[in-house]
Amino acid sequence: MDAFALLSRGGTQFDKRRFNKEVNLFSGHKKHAETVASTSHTTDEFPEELDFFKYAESGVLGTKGEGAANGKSRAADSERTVGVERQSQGSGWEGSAKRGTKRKRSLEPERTITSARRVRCTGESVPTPIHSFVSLQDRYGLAPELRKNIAEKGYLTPTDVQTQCIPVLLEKRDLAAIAPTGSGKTLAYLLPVFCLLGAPGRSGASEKQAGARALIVSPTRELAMQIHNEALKLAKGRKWKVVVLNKATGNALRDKAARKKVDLLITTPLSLVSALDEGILNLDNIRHLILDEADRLLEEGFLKQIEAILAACSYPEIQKAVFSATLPAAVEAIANTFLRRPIRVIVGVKDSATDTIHQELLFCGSEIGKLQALRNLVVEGIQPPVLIFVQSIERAQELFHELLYDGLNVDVVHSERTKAQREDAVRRFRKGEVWVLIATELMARGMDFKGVNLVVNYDFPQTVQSYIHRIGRTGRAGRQGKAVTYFTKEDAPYVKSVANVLKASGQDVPQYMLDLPKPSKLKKRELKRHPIERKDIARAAGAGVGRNLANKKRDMICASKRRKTEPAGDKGGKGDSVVRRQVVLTEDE
DNA sequence: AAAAAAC
Repeated sequence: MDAFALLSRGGTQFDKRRFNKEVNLFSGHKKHAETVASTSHTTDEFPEELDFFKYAESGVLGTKGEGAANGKSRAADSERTVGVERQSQGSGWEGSAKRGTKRKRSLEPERTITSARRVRCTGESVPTPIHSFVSLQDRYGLAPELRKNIAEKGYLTPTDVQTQCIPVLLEKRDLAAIAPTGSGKTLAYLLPVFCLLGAPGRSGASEKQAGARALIVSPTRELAMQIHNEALKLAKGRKWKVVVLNKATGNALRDKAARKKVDLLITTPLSLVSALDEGILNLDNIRHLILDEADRLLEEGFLKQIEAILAACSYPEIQKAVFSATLPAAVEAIANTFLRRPIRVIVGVKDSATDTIHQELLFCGSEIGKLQALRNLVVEGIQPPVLIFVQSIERAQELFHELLYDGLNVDVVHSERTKAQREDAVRRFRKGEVWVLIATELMARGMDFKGVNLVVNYDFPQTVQSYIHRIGRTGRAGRQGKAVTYFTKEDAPYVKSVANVLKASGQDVPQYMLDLPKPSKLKKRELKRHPIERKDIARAAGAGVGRNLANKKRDMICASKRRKTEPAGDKGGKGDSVVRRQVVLTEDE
């Protein structure tokens, strides 16, 4: 991890002066906050409202009932704790307890442990890791421009995932890489891909050598664009043509000469499949295929398209690699159907959160409690930028309007907003013009907002994987970050698995959360997390609690700093001194 | 296990 600390991430370094003081919108009025949310403050005591016994099936959960009672009195029974950890292993999640008991992997041919045992590597003839970017020049003939561009980005030493993945890819091996959020996976595949691309495609080149030779697939447009940006920086000074496939570029590619010039193609699954269907391009010459956020891409909904893409990649010696911070066993099995003699690289503990993130689970009782909790957070002073995740598009919209009403500098991103709106929101969030960004799962993966101080899971994530990716928007590249996850009674059955993630990453977790029973499958189905009603957020606001506060806040908001109550949803910003001040210290994208 | 995302 020390290497991380030394790492400076290019022009996008987090500058503390950017938000040098807490945005204490309502300082001096904390008493209001205290009166409205008594339920939200205590996290380590068993909330009376959280009567999970009703979820428990009598026979099966008898012993856990006891454990829960202990949790109530906060008596941490060590035997019980061990039992809880053992149970968690069945879910494909490797808890810290498992580290001590990893032995029965005799099927795996080799195991090399590198980088102070953080990197575990399995597979046939694993290439030796690299320990500096300089060594790539001798070993693999890395082009001087690439080397220079890496240095210019401020990358001094390869990160853990890079030390192992770069040589593996450079030796044209297939790869399954699992490494924490913000650990440098993008460069781990971009650098070798560029290195292997060889000379930039020229129109004069032979049929075999021209056209897209590498393909990167990403689950969202935003991530594809981000990868594109990184690729451009890395390829600076060379004439490689890097293209994000979309309607406009797709049309341009109808021209055969234009098609021949493309070297690296970055795309979301659907746009590629539709381009294939239209016969705009073929993938016959793709020699390197990278699936970023692979577990997401191999989920139902994407899988069919990925299969079509794999089928269209007909180059016999094609190299394939999958990358993610999480790769459940079942999904890895799917990946292994198309990877050939893959090398598997795991950094850290599989499916665990980045350890630079301070995590907290906050019981909020109800929908109303969640809104109160969020308002308290604002009242107590938040350090932007803050990213808030909700479960659905509707809820994103609703929370957006609630916070607009509160006068917060807020924007929202989800798939039903236009491409332009999405891009604008992301860009302004990166610049610091938007302090609070509300988002659906769309923003959960891959997005690299380096300065994000706080992630709020306003709605409880649906899977442990989702949790890990969402909170992974903060605490990147060795920086500190904070994540708060709200939960209500309805979320109780799902809390335990997330609590285990906290525990595995060394966070303090109230014992009662670990003792919460997992509901039986039957009960789970019954509970089925009734889709949170659309109007809940609005109702919570209308219920009186919070609304008064909201009014007060609105009146008080930075009265001295803020001239307009112009919300971030509009073009906004002009003449706003607060905004101006932040723009000066923007990130470089 | 399930909503969101993907021209």
